Amino acid sequence: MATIYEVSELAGVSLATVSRVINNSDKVKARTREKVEAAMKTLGYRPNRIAQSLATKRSNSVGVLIPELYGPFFGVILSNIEDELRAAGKHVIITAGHSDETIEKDSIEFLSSCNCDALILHVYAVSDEYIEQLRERDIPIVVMGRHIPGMDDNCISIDNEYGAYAATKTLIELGHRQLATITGPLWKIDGEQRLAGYRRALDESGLDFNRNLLAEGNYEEASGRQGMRQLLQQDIPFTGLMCANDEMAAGAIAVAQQRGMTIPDDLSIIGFDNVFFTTYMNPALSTVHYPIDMMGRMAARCVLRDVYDKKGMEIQNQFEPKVVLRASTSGHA
Amino acid sequence: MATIYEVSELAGVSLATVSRVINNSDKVKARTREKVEAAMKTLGYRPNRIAQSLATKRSNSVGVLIPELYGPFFGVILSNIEDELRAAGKHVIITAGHSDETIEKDSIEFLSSCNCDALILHVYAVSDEYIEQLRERDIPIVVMGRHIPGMDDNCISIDNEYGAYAATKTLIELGHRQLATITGPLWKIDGEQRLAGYRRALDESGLDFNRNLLAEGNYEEASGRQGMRQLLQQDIPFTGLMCANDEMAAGAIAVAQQRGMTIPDDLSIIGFDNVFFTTYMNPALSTVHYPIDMMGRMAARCVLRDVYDKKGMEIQNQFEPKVVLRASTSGHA
DNA sequence: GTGTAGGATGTAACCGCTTACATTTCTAAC
DNA sequence: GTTAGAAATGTAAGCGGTTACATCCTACAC
Repeated sequence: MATIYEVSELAGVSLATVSRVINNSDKVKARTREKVEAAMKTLGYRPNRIAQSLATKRSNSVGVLIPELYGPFFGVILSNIEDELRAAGKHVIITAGHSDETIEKDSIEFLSSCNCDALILHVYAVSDEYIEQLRERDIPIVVMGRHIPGMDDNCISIDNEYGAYAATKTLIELGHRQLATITGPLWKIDGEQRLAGYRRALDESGLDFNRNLLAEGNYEEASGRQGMRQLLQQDIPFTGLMCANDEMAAGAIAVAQQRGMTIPDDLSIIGFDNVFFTTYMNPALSTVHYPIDMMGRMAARCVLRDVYDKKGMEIQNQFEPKVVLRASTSGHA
Repeated sequence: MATIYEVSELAGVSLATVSRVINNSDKVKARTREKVEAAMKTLGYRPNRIAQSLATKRSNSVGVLIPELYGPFFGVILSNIEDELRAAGKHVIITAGHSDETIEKDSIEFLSSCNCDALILHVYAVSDEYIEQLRERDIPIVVMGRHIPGMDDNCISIDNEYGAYAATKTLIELGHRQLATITGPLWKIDGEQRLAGYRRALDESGLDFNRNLLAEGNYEEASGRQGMRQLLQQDIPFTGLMCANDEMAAGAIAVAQQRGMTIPDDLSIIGFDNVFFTTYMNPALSTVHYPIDMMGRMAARCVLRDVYDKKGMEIQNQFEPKVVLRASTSGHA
């Protein structure tokens, strides 16, 4: 790769001048600029971002840390963040945290050692305090999927508790009185919150919460299958099932159908997240819409606003989930 | 962030010595090393990767360019590449090419201006020649999903033609004589190849290829719906449908079911890729297994082998797709 | 005690760019 | 034709590391 030095020689100007046309900053006489541009062209010159970054302490790239790179949920976040940022000429560096404290911390260190101008974090294992410390350190942070008190403007979050509440309430309003749930991992904040919403709806309707009609899953389909088997084994009848995400709902439905149950006639099931494949299912899955695409965009806009001084962007920090009724739920006498 | 300079001062040694302990290269006396490590610790020092990269012309990160960041297919690639690379202490920089020539080229330039040690490319719009030029330039490249003559060791590809051939053949062997297809975008190499396989199977069995029983899609679910409607409109009966990917198959099934058809009794449908949600579908989708996870791993291993001198890794460049029969296909008298 | 080889450490140049400041060139008013 | 002031360009010092080479120790053989 040609360097700025070679360009300056070929064009017969100084390094500084070349740098000026690269950044089209300051004034450069039109004729000079042409000479330089010609030289850049014939040399196939491209500025070295690493060197630029070292000199400016800016990298024009933002680090994104999400739990996993695959799956219907995080891919959408990623994609929307990238879209929004690329439109502004910024780039993303992506790493996976695997919901593991060590890996999450490592990833954060990695990203910040890459001179990222900002970090967008969707983390589970790391504590609020750790994140706050990070902020004090120096580097702008946006947190997704979690609300940290005092960082209101830099959190993009959703009311998980309410979503689960609304989903459960919906089942109850459909006439279901015997409800079960397959939760997310209860050590994860959203897993816990979704369970809390479920319980609140039960309470509110004077329904008992039965610990035996709860199965803890891990958000993966297999754990939905597993959870469903466990629930069925209890021999306690239930006609409504609230799953803490759509994958687990898919797993639960598969097991139910295997055992000859008809959804929703024998059992109404509602998921959470409203990921793309819910409409491919048969019956199509009722679920709770999680506007993950918009939330990704908003995270990106936060950094655009805070770090790159873009003005006048609409930013929404708090989102409200919404029940989407499809074919996996029905009324119960 | 503390710099190497501050560490050296605190430890009372020179920059070079600190650098040596960072890279634990050369000999450093145990006592000196301890002093330096202590200093690093109290300063919370972390080497600046940008500076390292500039000095060494190595970044320990590899650039990955894929068409999209979302979806069941590319997420899996990404995830596996990252896994394999992270285990070796390397990192990935990810960008999306959106199957657009300009964006793909831009992304490549971006990645190479990031001092990436190697590039893993899953591109559609850019020509073989362009990729070859890139290689000559300097930067090691691994190409996914496409075979470029002369780059055999650096391509990870699959026999799309054969996969489609086998899928179609399967339908024929099940007794279907009237077949339709929803193809991928025919300007994309895999779209074209999958169609070719479909046609070969037809030919081989003495079946006519009817242009009216072909709908061109774009790999998205909506285009599967659209394609299905189009096929149905022709008023030409068909009992077997081969879709060039699973999303489109999902769309086709949805439309078929909407119109009161029963799958597979009225119509056998086979997809392609075997992405995760195919088993969530009802009926579960028959499809062609595309070992995308392994292919991602292999791409990563190629760079580990070529760039980071890792020895003794098993690498497979060519993959064979395999038909997976599930419930969306059945025999026909 | 001296010489010497090899190990440990230090010095300084360099990676490719930016930028504060110095210098030169141009413009225009007198 | 001067000259002040602005505009254009050049100079050189970083940014935070690495590394070739120089220097300084230390231990050991004699």
